[in-house]
Amino acid sequence: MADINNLSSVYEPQLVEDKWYEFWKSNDFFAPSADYSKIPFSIVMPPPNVTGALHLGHALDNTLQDILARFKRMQGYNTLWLPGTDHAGIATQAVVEDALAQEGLTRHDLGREKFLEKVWEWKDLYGNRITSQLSLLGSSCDWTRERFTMDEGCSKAVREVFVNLYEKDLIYQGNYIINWCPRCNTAISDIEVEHEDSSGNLWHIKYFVEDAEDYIVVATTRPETMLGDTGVAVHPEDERYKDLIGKNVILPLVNRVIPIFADDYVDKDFGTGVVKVTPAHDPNDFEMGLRHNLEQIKVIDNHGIMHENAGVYQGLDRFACRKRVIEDLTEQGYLEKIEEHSHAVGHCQRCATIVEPMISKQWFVKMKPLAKPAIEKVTAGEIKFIPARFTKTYINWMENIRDWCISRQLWWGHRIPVWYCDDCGEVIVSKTDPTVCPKCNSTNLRQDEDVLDTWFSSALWPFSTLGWPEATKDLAYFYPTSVLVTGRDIIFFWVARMIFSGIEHMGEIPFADVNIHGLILDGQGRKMSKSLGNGIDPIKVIEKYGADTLRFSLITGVTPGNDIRFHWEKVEGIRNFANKIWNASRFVLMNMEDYKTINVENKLTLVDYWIISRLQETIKTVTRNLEEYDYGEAAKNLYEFIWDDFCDWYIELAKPRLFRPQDNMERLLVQNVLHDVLSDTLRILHPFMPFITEEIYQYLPSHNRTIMLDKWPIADDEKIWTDFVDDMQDIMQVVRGIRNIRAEFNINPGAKIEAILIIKDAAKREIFTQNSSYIESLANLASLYIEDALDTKPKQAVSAHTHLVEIYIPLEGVIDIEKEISRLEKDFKNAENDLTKATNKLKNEKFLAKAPPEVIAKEKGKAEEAKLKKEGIEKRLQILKN
RNA sequence: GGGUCGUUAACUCAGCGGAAGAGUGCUUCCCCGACACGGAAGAAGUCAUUGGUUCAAAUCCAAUACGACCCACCA
Repeated sequence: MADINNLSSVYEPQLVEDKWYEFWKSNDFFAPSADYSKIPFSIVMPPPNVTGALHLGHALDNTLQDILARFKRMQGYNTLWLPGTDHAGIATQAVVEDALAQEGLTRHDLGREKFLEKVWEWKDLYGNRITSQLSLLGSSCDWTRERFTMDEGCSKAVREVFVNLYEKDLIYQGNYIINWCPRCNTAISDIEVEHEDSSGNLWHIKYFVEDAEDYIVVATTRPETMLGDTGVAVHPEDERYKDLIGKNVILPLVNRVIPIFADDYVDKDFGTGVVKVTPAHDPNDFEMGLRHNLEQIKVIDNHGIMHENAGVYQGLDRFACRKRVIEDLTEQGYLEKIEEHSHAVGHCQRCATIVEPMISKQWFVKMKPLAKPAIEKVTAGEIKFIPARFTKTYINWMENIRDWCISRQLWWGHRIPVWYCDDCGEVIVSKTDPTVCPKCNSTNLRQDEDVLDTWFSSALWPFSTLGWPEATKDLAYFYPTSVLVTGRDIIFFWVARMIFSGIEHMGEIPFADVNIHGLILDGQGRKMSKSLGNGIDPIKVIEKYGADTLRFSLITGVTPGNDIRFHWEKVEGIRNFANKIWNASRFVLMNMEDYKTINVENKLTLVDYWIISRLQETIKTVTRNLEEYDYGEAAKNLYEFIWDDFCDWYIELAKPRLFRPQDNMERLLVQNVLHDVLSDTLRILHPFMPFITEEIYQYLPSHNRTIMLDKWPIADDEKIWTDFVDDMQDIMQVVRGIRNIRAEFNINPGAKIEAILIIKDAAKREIFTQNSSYIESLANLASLYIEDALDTKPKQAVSAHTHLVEIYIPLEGVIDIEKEISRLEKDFKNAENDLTKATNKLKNEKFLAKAPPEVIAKEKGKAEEAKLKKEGIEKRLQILKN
């Protein structure tokens, strides 16, 4: 360690952060010890995308987890924070495909096996970037237990779960309507579709009734799907169309004869009240089709191109086809009118391509039976969402859940563990790869081509990472995990699925608390996105300002669950705070050369009692806030205690006592208080700012191996001396009063002046007398006189008044009496206002009857204080006016 | 259509039943033996609107307005 006196007066995080991370990691401080007699505390990290880069969302998410992990570790819990990464099926495959496209290749040119080799190469190359970035943040996760959703253990867990669910009839395969992304070329689940309102048209098309002159008009937003219409629906009670039910219409352009039928689904008041029904390309039409036995005609293929069933339109892109269909309808006189209409259009979450609903053979998880216990555990309070309002979000979604489409037509992911026998058609679902058909002994087996939704494996994360399906020690000890920390954007994708998976496969909830945080937005409140180019790279922030500053900036002044706007100004403010901590610590350490530990009891003075009390209160609040996951409030309390109380008041008061002590004991005493307060402060600050606190900690005369394994301070109520705190506040008020006069009368800050305090209350006068040296130094006084009364009150003086004290500053030369009078009159008015407010309350009988006694007592105190202050000013005004 | 969040000083946000707060910015003064990434003092707010509950409302309730987000199968 460098000599404390040579340290820079500006804190330079770049010089210390890497050093300490390496120190912690190489000493295995992050890895929980084998001491299983201790109480466990465990968190699994939401696994970031393996090929991704750290963004501010990750920075926030992991800062919160690290705060909890470090806090609990210091409290003595056997703490495991388990890190890992996600294979992120579509996202990763897309990145590698993009890279291939640079060489003019597609994945099909390489073939499945070669392509997967490429993805693994990619993973090995870039897979560590995110984890090394997490290290830069200071994340105290146990890298020795790091996992990956496609590692051997997790893959085993996936198969186990798939087979279990299949055997319980909770996984099935079938032809249903699903969301299809024509660009990604795969099915996606309902929640991977993002609906966005877009202005479109509602086209009104005439469908002529068979064998009649009559026609009915259907309204549609997607005219190209009419090519697949196999019916027309009206509401059963719609008088307009009642007579037509059971008749047929002739589908324009196609000339197919299709039935008119009645269905409750139809809304009489929307459009024309007539719905064209395309069972193969619309989820509602699909349902109606089933109810009325309609034919399903697929007219759009997997690439979004019109299918051969589309007749002359075959080969056209679906949107080009829309144009052509409109043109043809217009030409042939079928188009009645075009209305403007805004409606929600589904886009692929990954690539923003407009999703096409279509019938497809896919694998599904039956959700209702799984959702039921998952709802119950939450409503029963076994799993708690913090903030609580997210409970509702979760329950609403779970109650309206639909089956989960889990198969994806991708190559990167967990291959579905299903084999088909080409000889007898047997379907084999197996945990291990089969070699022969159990039914016909054929070896002509073919594995299902598809992979599983990436969230299928993430859903198992809290137990697959601890060794399941093996009965490992870690699993027995750390499961259920203590808390899950994650963003509100993945409650459905991830949290909900972990909950039902944990209950179903472990028979136990995966975590007791779910701590949801908001999203990081840019300065204007917009989501950060690549297309807007408004993203902030957290690594850049760390390089410039340090990880501690980034961490603290992300959490301070933030309400739980609310979104957070990122502002550089705030980062700079926190950088200044870090610098403040650095310099205050430097001050303490620079005055430690002759320090030795003494027993400070019975030697403390008012200011010592005060700062120790404030420290206890801060420890208490910060501890409670952390237990309640209120990071913002905890950070705010730390900031205020350190900057306002410790730096601005205590250190200032410590200076004369250190430099010009009455005796050697005084210096020793102050050194001890400074040391102890700093030491505790560093420890309660450590979870928030791990690096700077470790750096300073190591300079403390008394320190252990590392701050991160030192003890979390426990607040001592007996060290909260409220009387001393009150007295100190009285003194601070007087100091502020004198300073205010100095500033208002432009007294040179360097000039030492004289002040007179009139204090009637004998006990208070005694306290002020005992502590007069503090007032002298803080207000920079040459002399201070404390009296019970003043016989001849000087006219050539300015005054200020608190409820206890009249302050007089005699001024040489002439003071502007008029100005002084108006200054005092303003104060007088304020005191009078306070007094009337309080007395009015006290005159109110209902208030006296119903308000709690302590509130009434407080109000009486306020009235008394205001009265004394008012009287003081009044008397002074009389003198000035005569 | 349903739901959630927000509306407090010029800006960014805390506070969420008992005397309006912070940071930034602004004004004035100050390099005083930790820090000018600093210190001292100061100006600055009908706490969106309207009703209600209460002795007491920025804080609870209800409506409204304006933002933002989420869910949803009105073609």
